[in-house]
Amino acid sequence: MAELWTKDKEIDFFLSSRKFATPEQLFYVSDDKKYFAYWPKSYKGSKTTLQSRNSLIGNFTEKFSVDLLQNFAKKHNWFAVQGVVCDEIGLSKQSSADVAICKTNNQIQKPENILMLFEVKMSIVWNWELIKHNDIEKLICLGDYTTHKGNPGLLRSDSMLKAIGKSINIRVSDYVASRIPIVILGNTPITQSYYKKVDFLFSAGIIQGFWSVNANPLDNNGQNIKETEKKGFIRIDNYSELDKHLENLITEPKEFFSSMKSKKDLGKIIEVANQETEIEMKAQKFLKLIRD
DNA sequence: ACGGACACCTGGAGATACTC
DNA sequence: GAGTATCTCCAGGTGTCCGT
Repeated sequence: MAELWTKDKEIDFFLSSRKFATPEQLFYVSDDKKYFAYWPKSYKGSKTTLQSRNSLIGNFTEKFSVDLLQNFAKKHNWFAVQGVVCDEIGLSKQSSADVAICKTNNQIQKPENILMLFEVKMSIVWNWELIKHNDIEKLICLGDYTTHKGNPGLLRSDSMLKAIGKSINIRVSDYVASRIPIVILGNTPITQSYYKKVDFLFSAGIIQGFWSVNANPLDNNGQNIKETEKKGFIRIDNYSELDKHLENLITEPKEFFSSMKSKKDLGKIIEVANQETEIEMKAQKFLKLIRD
């Protein structure tokens, strides 16, 4: 059974990355030669700026997300695929989908074989110190994200904006993308200033959810948001909860639509669409007219 | 204290230039 | 021509500064 994001995953990231990366590529080195994942809030010494870890953690969290979604995919005879390219819906080689659930196990995909898209925005959440003890390296957790200077994952406004921008880019690429759900996967809560926005994005159908797969982002039972009012953001606390939300996304095919029309024009469209006999044909006609 | 804007650097991919 | 070196562009996450 795949596991959600925990401290163990972060230990796993650092220890497995140590097989090919130096401590200096993974940690900040303090004045007194300690190795930190982030600068502790209390640290007053001179600081360096680490860049070499960025793409490593990006790749690790995307792989983690593939593993997390693979059970669900397999259950339906689908595949969780990393780095999916589909030019028709704005997923170029340069800006591929972090993870997608597809009918085939290929990175190059046709729109009709893509069932869901996931944008992964995850960070190292806790602070860690690397300690060498008799040639064995150990990681000591120094505290949660309130104790270090970093602002991980979806707590950063620009990370939120990047995720939103990428989703809009897909929505405006082609109508064939209209039926594909888009979910942002994170491992932190979001800030209060985005509560209303994620609910609006959710209600408007642009993004089908911001999901944090970190059940306990704060130590000592620290309070953090479980979900926003309309569930645009949800914290997922165990695998079955994740599975349930994934199933909900595919129970009935849905269509994204949007427009800017006068009430007069909209009324006419509804009137014409209503002349169809079957209920789904009415919808089909409505979508066609609104997109013309 | 916080959010937004911008800077930072690295590695990979693709394009272009150079060498034989 | 093929093979290799160099350049250009981009996204990854995180640090920092400024204005409120």
